[in-house]
Amino acid sequence: MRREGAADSAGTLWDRTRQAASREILETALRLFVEQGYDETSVAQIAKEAGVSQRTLFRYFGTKEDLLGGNQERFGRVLADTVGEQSADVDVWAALRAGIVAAQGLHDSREQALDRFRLLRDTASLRAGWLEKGLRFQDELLPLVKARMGAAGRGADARARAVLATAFACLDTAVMTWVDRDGKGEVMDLYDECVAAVRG
Amino acid sequence: MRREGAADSAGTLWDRTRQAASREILETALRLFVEQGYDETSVAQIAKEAGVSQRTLFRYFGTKEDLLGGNQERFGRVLADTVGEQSADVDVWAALRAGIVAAQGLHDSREQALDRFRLLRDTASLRAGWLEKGLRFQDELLPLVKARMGAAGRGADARARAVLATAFACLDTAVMTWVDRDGKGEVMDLYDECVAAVRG
DNA sequence: GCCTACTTGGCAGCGACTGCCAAGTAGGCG
DNA sequence: CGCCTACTTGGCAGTCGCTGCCAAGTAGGC
Repeated sequence: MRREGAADSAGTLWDRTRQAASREILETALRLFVEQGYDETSVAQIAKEAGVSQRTLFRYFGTKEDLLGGNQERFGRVLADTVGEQSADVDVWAALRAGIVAAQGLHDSREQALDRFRLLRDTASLRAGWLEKGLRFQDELLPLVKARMGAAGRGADARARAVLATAFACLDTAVMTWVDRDGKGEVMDLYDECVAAVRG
Repeated sequence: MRREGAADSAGTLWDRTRQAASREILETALRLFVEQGYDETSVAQIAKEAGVSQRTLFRYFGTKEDLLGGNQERFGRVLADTVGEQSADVDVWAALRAGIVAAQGLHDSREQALDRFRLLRDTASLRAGWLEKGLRFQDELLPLVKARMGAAGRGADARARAVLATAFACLDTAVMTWVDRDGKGEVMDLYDECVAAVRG
């Protein structure tokens, strides 16, 4: 098996197997969720149809929610990195917008994104988890936003948090409206409209 | 037992017993949550210490989350009613603010509110549920807000939703900041500061 | 060819939650 | 007063998400 010199997919066989299994599970899960709904699909069924044991499935993805996961951590990382890279004279809102645009580019395809967000809209428990994940992103972004807002003083933290929470609220509203319109139009146009409605 | 003419507590014995049991459970739950944390407290323990069977507890409160519940439905009702009662020349933000003030008045005591919100802040799963509940309130308020914002047209829905989501985001931020400061100061002052930071 | 390290699957168990069934108790009736 | 009905309660078994543990299999480096 050589020291791995070729420009093959990835390092070891294990890695490749893992990756393949991971994709298989993810695809099976999304398909079943779309077909029968999130709550109506048990993890046992996904495991069986994906050809792995339930135990192994839970080793790959810690929770059922994660099975929907379009790599949320990458989303958070790209978002934070992009916001951080904006030059100092860009105002907070523009910086956050840039980050969202960058993160938005991570979706595999419009169709898949639509499927996922539709599920998100229609399943209360998923919606809750999604919002909670958003909170963690906000925590990561907080220092960046605070710095960019300059003004210090007693309420600086609250003000920065409020701006962040509002941006996320607008993003959520935009995405949900986009789903309501069956993916017609652009999410960022809706986002801009939402922000304008709030700050206008 | 007469036809119940006296200005006693409530109608039948059953009702009174139910109410007493309900309070007992709620108090026990809050106490245990504060003492050992939400995730570390099992429903079985609450049931045992409250002197009811687990089955009965679940008949009173459908989920473990509800055990923290400072009557969320009343919160939603008061909020919606108050917003609806505002005269037509009051703008959206002021109307929402008035609703929040009214709903805020429902807390039994500052101390209990602080306990509950502290739990909310420190427990991810609770936080998620709380946010999700907020979404349902937003759905109830949507028609009221849309009407008050006048402007019709294609994006009216999204804009109204955005305003609502922002107001809730500011409320959440204000409350969490209030908890961070151990209950010093007024939540509504923080709320105003948050809104100003966003709309300024 | 062998030893090591990693991966896998099965099993038992926990906690939240539900349906079902049997027993107890309040309430209205004669 | 006693009785019948309606509501409430508790227990039991079972589902589902999730975890720890242990035994077996397989890739990787020597």
